Amino acid sequence: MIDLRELRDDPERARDAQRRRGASPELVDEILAVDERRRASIASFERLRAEQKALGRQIATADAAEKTDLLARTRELSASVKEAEAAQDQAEAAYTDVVMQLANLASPDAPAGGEDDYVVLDHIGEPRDFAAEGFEPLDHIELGRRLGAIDIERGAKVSGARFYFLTGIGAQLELALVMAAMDRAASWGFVPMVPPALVKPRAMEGTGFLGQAADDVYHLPKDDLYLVGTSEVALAAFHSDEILDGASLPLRYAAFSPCYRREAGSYGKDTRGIFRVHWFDKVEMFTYTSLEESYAEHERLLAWEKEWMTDLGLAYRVIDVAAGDLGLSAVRKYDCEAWIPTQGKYRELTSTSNCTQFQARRLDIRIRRGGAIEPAATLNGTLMASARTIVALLETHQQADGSVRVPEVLRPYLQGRATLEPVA
RNA sequence: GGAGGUGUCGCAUAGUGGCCUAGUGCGCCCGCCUGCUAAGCGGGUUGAGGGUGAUCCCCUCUCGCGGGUUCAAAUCCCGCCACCUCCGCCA
Repeated sequence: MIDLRELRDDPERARDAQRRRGASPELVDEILAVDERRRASIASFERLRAEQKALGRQIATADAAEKTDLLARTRELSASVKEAEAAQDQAEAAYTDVVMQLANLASPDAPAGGEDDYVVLDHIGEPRDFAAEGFEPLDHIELGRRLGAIDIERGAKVSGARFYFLTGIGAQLELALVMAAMDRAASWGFVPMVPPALVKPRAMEGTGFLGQAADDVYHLPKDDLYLVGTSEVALAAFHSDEILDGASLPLRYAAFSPCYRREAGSYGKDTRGIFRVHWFDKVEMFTYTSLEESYAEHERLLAWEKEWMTDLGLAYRVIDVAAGDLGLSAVRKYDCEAWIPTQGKYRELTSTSNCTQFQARRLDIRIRRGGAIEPAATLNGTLMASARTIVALLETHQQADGSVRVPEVLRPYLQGRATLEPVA
């Protein structure tokens, strides 16, 4: 949800943001019209209600003769109050319906256009030149098999396509990654969290995942619960309906949780291996702060992601995601894309979004600073998405003999191991 | 899954249809008194939203949440939620 007052003051800005996303600018005018009706109906209901209350007070203390008269008047009034209330409810519902469709206003700095219109901001590290080293790199599927780390066939047998087992050293590698990432985040001041992976509709709706993205979400109809695609959902809803003390900001949380994605509409893509899966585990960073601070915080989240990727020894680039590819909540999004040797491409490993006050308005999360109360700003950023990180690590650090070198930062979490060795 | 109970201002409690615009105590804030502290005395104290209003005022909402009955609901009725106790199941 965006700021209505701003929308009224400067509708052209919102229309422009819609255009940059390739979305409909007319939605803005529709919202303004519906809001006008909503405000009028609220005003008329409140006026009638005040009148009714005043009459009620008179009746309480009136003597019998006056009472009959007053009762007759208030009976009529009561009917109008009911009518006005119904009208108000309807106007509110119509307003909510239309305003929830509007995406957050894309930043003017975000590139206009769709998925392919990103701008590359940075390259860090050089993709390894396997030809120069004199061997052909294996893909993560083959490496995972040789190391006894990933079992895709049995994943499919047990759970279907896009599922996998991490086995042996693969399971240990994931746990090492999780622990290393959580420790790292804690050292930056994030509060470690293990949140629920099933959430109520409100949390899903509030974070903007029930819009166009709804097809990608698992729903349990019997309980009306959703499986989260990211712990961002639970972390954002954590402080829903709360007013946060401005002095406590920023509040930073780092959560470890499983993530579930239906991957509807991506049937042809990445069908091999564990790059695109229905379930993976993730360490996610999440910040509550003020709107003004959010822009600097976004850069900090990106810097932390880069530090982590660099320490894993990955070659990667940073892209500024185009407006049309931002999702409903974000005004700006940076992705870190790691070089995947056997794909010969940079692929998304982490993503950080500034959602400004969009999610906070929907979830009613406010901050109190001095006397003033205003919506909080929320931001999220991936620190470590397990399946993809494992893909990038195995492929990047493989050696000619089929072993895989372990980055220094992970060794303390893997009993000091410097390499992962093929099993028999 | 079954049975029962509880939910009122920061905390504790009163309140069984209108004088509830929610009382009282504790706590907290301000002031008086005061070597200091405590006590005592006086005053204040739910929160939120809105207003072509700006430090003052007005309106609405707020007794777990949502409906209903009624001219009128903290109070009566229905549904839901959370918590507690017990039974069943269970890592």
